[in-house]
Amino acid sequence: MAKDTKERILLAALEMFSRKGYEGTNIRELAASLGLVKSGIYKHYESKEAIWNALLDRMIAYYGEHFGSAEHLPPVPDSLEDFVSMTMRMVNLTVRDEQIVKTRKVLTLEQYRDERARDLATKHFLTGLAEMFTPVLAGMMEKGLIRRDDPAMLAFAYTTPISALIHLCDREPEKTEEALRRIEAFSRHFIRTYGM
Amino acid sequence: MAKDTKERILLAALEMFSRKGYEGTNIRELAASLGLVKSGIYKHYESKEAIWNALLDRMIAYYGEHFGSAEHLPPVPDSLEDFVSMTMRMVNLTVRDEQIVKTRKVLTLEQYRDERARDLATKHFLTGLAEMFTPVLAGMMEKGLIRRDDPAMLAFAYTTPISALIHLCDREPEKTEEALRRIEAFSRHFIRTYGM
DNA sequence: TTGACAAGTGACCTTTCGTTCACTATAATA
DNA sequence: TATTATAGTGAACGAAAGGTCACTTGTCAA
Repeated sequence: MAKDTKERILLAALEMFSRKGYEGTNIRELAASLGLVKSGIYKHYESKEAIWNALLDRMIAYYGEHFGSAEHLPPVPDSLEDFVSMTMRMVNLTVRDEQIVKTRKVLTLEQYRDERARDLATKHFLTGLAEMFTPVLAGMMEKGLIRRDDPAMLAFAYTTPISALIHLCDREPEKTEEALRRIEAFSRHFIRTYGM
Repeated sequence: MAKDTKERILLAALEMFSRKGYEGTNIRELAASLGLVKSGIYKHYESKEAIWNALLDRMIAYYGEHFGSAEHLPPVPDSLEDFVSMTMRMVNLTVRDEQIVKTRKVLTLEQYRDERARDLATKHFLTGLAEMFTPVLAGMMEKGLIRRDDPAMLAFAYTTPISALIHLCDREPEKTEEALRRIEAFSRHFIRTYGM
């Protein structure tokens, strides 16, 4: 009936994989969550692995569109206070957006099993954020907002603590508010340390 | 024959769970890796879940003995250079010790499924290292090695980037050397920033 | 020497898994 | 209207999963 069943399967797979992992997910339950019977799935994907690959394709493409491209770089803030609020806006988005949360969880669970997941995990958890902030911090040095230093090192030192607290939100969602407060406190500590 | 089979099962389970996850591990293969047939396992553990619980008990106890207790706090270093080398010793140990690597991987894979794994994961990945370094940094402030600041915040800012690179080693072991270099570079950057 | 017990085997059980297939209902197309 | 492609059903499949059990073997204490 619905033309978008193929799409809905991908959504449901993201949901289920993120909670139970690939191995822990079974097709019966996945189909049932869509009001289908399991054989119906195979009209849209030839196997469980095909669903996984399609989902990964999707996640990789999404990452490239939204985080990998130069046009999505955040602007260089005009003040240290702007820098904090820009950080908090980004963090809020990444912690509240269910799709993004589930994507991180899936990558966490499958990073040792699937090579592409492994590579994307490194981008999501380590290099991505840092590469995003490197030019921002370089720009802030230009503007005289923070002291001159290695921008890549500063971006690494800035983003990895934030990333650790984002992981905490994924793991223990009830601590989200606390984690966000800690991120803001850390961000302020950072600009106290490096700001001029 | 061997009296320590129960122990060896736990070791093999850690190995297999860390590669394939709990759901992805099957008892036949686990037994085979020990030169047993699967029914032999059930002479020592009543179920797969019992193995999991015993392993988790072990990991929790090990963590409490080696990281949780006050007596295992690292000493306050006498110089900034000592601080760097102490850090590198600890990191090297935690990255090369196969048991510890596998423990982190298991916790990564099972943190969303098992509540106790979740709690231990937060300790391993976030609070543990920071709590270990808080008194060290406080002591360094006392000694006048680094500037006075919130020691807990500094410990957080110091340990989470290191933790992120340790995760990179777990995920992509071929990048271990690079990660260790980056940890040392970060450590030196840290003491340049806060040292006096 | 014998008896008891712990350790290990191999056959078997039930359940669940991913997958296939013949079939039906529906809706668009020729 | 007749045809055809699409989406979905339900029964069935073989493989693999976790687990049980009667049985054998080896060890050691009485």
